[in-house]
Amino acid sequence: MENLLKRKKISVTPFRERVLSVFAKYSNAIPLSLVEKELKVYNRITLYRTIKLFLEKGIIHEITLSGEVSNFGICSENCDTIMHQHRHIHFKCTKCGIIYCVEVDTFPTVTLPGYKISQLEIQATGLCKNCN
Amino acid sequence: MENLLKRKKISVTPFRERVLSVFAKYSNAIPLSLVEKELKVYNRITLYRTIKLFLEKGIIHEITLSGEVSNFGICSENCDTIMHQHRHIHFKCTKCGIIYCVEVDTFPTVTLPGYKISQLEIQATGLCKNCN
DNA sequence: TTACAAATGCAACAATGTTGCAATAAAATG
DNA sequence: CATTTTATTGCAACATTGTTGCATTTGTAA
Ligand SMILES: [Zn+2]
Ligand SMILES: [Zn+2]
Ligand SMILES: [Zn+2]
Ligand SMILES: [Zn+2]
Repeated sequence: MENLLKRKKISVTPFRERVLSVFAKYSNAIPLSLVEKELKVYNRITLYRTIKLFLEKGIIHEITLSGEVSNFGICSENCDTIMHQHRHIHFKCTKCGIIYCVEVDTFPTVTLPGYKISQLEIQATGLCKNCN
Repeated sequence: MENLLKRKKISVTPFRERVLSVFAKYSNAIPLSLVEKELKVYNRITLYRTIKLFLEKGIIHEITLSGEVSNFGICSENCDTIMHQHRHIHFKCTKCGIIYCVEVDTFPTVTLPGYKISQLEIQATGLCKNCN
């Protein structure tokens, strides 16, 4: 926790640790509203700035699904400021609503004639393990 | 244009036709800000309601890329209220910023053990035909 | 052409996100 | 570990984005 902040070379503050522990509590991606609910007492502006910083530093990543509010999930070890290295697919369960970051061994490859693809983002919807 | 609105069984109004013609002008997906810029004179609230309606009726679809505002593109023929049938990939060029809806013959398939995938959304970033 | 249903525009509001600045807390230094 | 330096926090004020009720206007169908 504190370790992670130090590793990313940013100041360790009580507030940041509290936000981090919320993300740690949920293994899945969660919306800002849930972070706020878990924090109970917090400053809205500081939270915005914290989320922004965490995104920049590669501590969390944003998941955007059409027609939904953004969700945020903890990044894997090797993400950094420049490039997020995720070999996972974002899966939203249509029944329970949970958004999973599902790690995959073989990430699909796509070729588009004329286009040079440098990064792929894949979102899936359907039924999760629990709801299937 | 007017035909499309009738086909979707919604009232044909000058405003809706103007919005439609903006989407028709650009073959790619565009953000709301560009629609507003093209319309020049418009009512903000009516535009929101129009976009919402077009989304519901399967006239346009929303493209959400992490850390960016939503973009909207015209749907292919067989989209409807219930399900959007897109066999295309959303490609954002990192140089010119254009977001393309690229139709593909063979859409990738993904299997996640335990999960039942009903729909896939694929976003790619890289260099487009013009910028490559 | 009339009657009905739907779309529009206004006002007012709600939610979300941003900025400058002073107070405060964390980190670095010796 | 006390002091200096640097970064974070919280407040106020503002900007942007999205929503709702309601009266007026417009489109549709008979
Ligand atoms: Zn589920
Ligand atoms: Zn993820
Ligand atoms: Zn390009
Ligand atoms: Zn598209």
